[in-house]
Amino acid sequence: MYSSELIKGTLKTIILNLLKNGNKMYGYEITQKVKELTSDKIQITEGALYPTLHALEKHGDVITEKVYIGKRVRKYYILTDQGKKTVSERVNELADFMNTMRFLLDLDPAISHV
Amino acid sequence: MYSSELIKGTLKTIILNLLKNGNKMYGYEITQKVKELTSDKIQITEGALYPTLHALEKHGDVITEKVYIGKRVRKYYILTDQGKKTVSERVNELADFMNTMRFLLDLDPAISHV
DNA sequence: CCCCTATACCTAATTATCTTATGTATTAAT
DNA sequence: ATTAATACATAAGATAATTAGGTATAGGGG
Repeated sequence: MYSSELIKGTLKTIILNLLKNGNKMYGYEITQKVKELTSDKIQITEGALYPTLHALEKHGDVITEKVYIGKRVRKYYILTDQGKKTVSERVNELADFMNTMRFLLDLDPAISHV
Repeated sequence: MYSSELIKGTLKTIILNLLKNGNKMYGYEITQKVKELTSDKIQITEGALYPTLHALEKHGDVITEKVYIGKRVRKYYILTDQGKKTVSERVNELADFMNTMRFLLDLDPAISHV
């Protein structure tokens, strides 16, 4: 587990990126997928997740679709066209930022800083 | 310039890393050095810088040394032994986190995620 | 000489984003 | 029948920034 400050600011990017390619997911599924993909290193808490999803919806990056599994509800999140733009911008920015940090901290410059 | 959320949580690491190898620096100098090293992409604001420096001092990671240049004061920051431990921990954690993010976002996996 | 920019420190109010805690309810397993 | 997992949600508090303000020295140009 990483100290919480690091995750800050990357949560929206992580969520949006998972929804790429028309991949619709629901909240709980997102937390489990991230946990699995990162070998438990990143665990999205519900208190962070749901407000973020609601903000993304309000901002027009995603729309939702309710599905009932028996009596239990699932709210699927789907990227809008605007969301597709947002995700590529955010991912590019984060990648650029990480390269800058790698250079600044004098880490392995496998990805060159030009 | 990066959107501000990204920088969050990395400021202490950036500062501590610059002070590595007994390299003493003062606040204003740190802002200029980071600006220069990152081609203006990261600009540390004073409102973020000084409270952070004070927190590092309170926590015992740095000690200070006042120097007068004419009548103008400079406060140099120097890593303590404890600070040296902190910097290596934080840099390692950030490097690890960036690799995890690189994998999670399916970016160029030049640095392998094992 | 005055003004502007750069240097150099600092704090306070506000904002954003998280954690922690709590709440509700269904479903599956022991 | 109870517990764990699934699935949603909000509220109080913590943290770490931004924005905006304050003080003061030093140097250069008009």
